[in-house]
Amino acid sequence: MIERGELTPGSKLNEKALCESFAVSRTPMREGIRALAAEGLVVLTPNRGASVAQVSEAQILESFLVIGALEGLAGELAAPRITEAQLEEIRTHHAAMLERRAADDLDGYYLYNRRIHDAIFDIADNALLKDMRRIIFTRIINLRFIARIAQDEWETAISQHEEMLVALANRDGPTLGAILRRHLQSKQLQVAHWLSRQSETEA
Amino acid sequence: MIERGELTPGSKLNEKALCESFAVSRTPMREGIRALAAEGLVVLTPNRGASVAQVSEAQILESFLVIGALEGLAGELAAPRITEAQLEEIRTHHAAMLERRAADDLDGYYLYNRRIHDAIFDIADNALLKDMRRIIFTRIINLRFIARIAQDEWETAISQHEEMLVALANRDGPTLGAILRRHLQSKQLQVAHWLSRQSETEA
DNA sequence: GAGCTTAATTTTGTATACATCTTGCTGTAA
DNA sequence: TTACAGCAAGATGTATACAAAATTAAGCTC
Repeated sequence: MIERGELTPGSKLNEKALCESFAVSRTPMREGIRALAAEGLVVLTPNRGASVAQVSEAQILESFLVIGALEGLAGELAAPRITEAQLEEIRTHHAAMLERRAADDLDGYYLYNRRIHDAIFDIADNALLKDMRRIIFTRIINLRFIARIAQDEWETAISQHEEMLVALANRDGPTLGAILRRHLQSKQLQVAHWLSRQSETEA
Repeated sequence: MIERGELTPGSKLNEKALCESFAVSRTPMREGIRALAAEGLVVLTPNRGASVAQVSEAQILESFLVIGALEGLAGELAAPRITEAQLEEIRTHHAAMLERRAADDLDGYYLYNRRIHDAIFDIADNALLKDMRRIIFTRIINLRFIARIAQDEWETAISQHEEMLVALANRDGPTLGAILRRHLQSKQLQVAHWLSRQSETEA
């Protein structure tokens, strides 16, 4: 519900209401809420229950830096390990992504973009690394709306993806790591621009 | 209790027994256990309760890589931001660490070592980054026993720390990041050696 | 005596009841 | 009309009771 935006950031979670809508009693509901709190999706205040976590602008920008470090490591680990078949799969995703881009299909573009990055993490074969990435993505899940990026930023993203393919084909871990860190850094800048435009519009 | 080793990895958590020792009822105890599960300290099996998470050798080595990436980022962020006072504080910790080393005070050595790294994360000023590090440290907390490192490995660690001080003084983020990644990589190797020695002894 | 089946006990999962705390409303007084 | 106090309603925190699943033990058969 939080991911779908049915519960907006900052809003309080009423246990009884949630229990009714899920048809469970308060005990398992509370356990679930505590689990979400541990993941950082909701915050608990003593004697005042749970509310959906607020993600500040600063936190969003912070998370891009951390994801960048994680993606960089994933790239370093993946490059020397990738098989021809896996490389071919990523190339297929990349082609599909470009196609979706040409068709102005933003959701499709992001789907394949996501698959490429997922594949790199899978190949890196480090469960903890994947887990850390998942936790961060869960926390800033409300950020899906950041999807709207400007025209010139597309070009940057795509050219970086092509550099990634070259580094992967060369099994060049350090270079791929560096590209991914740069890739995420430029994504961070895009989001920063987007956020500042947002706050201007609001003001 | 898990951190203190009172509950060994793999052992099951008996709710009733824990409730009695903590003098609370099962409801809050279960919520607490769920919170630990979300942090990865215990694992839950449906209808079979919770047991202390087993940390495999592979997981330990994985975590060093991830911590390396995080420390590297912390260094990159901290170097351009550090003040003279903070730099002086780290130098003091470094001196104290060397002193503890000379006195063969292992616990003291690790205390100041930890403080140096903590300081870098504090200066980096990225809450998520600190949080991710904390989560990983919690998961492999049982690893404190890895403290016993060999003589020649001390020298490597200390010389790397001195390189770190130079990079910090130069406000050179990329270099500090690289040193920290290398630092954690050599720590990983140390632990890998230690673990293989352990399994030899057991066999 | 060993292995399988079944019953009993323990243990986990869920629901409900009670206690405590917060909060919002109402009434009174200035 | 506004501010404060007291009360009531609701929500959270905790304890206990009940149901379902798993483990253990006993009994039976081979």
